[in-house]
Amino acid sequence: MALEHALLVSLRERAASGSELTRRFDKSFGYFWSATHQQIYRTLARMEADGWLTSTVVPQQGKPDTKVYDVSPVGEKILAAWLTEPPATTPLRSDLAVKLRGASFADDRAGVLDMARGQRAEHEARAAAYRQMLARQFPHPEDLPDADLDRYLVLRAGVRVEEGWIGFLDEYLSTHERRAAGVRAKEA
Amino acid sequence: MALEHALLVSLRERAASGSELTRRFDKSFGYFWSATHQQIYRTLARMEADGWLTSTVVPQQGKPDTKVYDVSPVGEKILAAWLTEPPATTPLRSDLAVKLRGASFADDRAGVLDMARGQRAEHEARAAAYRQMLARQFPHPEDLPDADLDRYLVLRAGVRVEEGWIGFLDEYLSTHERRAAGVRAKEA
DNA sequence: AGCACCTATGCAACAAGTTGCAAGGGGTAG
DNA sequence: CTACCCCTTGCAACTTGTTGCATAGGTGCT
Repeated sequence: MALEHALLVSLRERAASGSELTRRFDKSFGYFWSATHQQIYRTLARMEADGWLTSTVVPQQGKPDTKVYDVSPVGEKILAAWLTEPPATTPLRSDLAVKLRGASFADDRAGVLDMARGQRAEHEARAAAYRQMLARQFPHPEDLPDADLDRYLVLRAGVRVEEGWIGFLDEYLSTHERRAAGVRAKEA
Repeated sequence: MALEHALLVSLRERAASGSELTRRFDKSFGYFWSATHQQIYRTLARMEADGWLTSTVVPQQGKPDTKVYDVSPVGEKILAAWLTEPPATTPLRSDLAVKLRGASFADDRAGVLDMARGQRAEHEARAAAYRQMLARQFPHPEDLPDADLDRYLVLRAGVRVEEGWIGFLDEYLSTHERRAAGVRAKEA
């Protein structure tokens, strides 16, 4: 629903080509709005047709020509208005939450716990990646210009979300591990 | 991608009609996997065609007949296997995160902060709803059967996710409010 | 010169999710 | 008896997101 606006934000930060935007959405921007190159190209075309963006073909050294997009005055207005509108409630869909809720229907509870450990490791890795980005991109966060402060704070949100998952998985795993230990003790 | 499996989990918990499943996905189950009635009906039809589910038409008092679905042995196997498979990485898409990252492009920073306060209130309300559900459905969580323990723990994940958002929004708002106060002090 | 690979862009088909609408049964009020 | 509302199910079209594939330019190697 908001890919257009995510593209507007990214392009306002810095004009870019479809290819460059695809890379951005695979990395930093992609941590809170992901999109495939095909979706990005199709949406850019529609936004240009609607007058939200302008584009310029730029020859490159040793590479094909590239199409650099920028936000038009119309697009600036549309983005400014969108930024203060309350967002629609984003429906949540989590495979992991569904799996853990249904874990008692697995053949093997241990297999589910192993899967949960693997997921915990992935969330840990993601949190570590965010922290590394924070340290690298914002070594001195006390005195940032407004736009950088926003990027900094939103990146910290990423860390919080990962920490939330890690805390949950820790609780889930330790509760089940304690249960399993209690069952084994009772069987002694 | 996993609506089929979410339906399998919900139906293994208790057989239900499409209408009843729609209500479940609007409420408790919907907190981590949401779906519209149309998607649910279409997916149920496909799952029955594929042999994952069985259904029985049940007359009702004062209401039209209803179609009660249950999981077939084939469906049970498919679910059991899915539960231990590592989930695909769920792409994240957050309107709110995009808005806050792009806040410096708004006409009015105060408008964005107001929107953020509204979002904070919504997350607070959602966390409170989860807590109330926890208190009501699991007054004594120390000695739950396995399946109920899973439902209890996953519900607590919901609380953690909301608390993560609240913590982030608190930081975002207080940081910008301090900045605004600092600017006003400097103008004095 | 030709081939393989990389880069940048984009078409087409399909899947997932949503919206709008509709059909038919049951019950109630006028 | 009729009209309206509720309930349950489901069709169709559209939007969003994904996958697979393709085109064309540029470079390097054989």
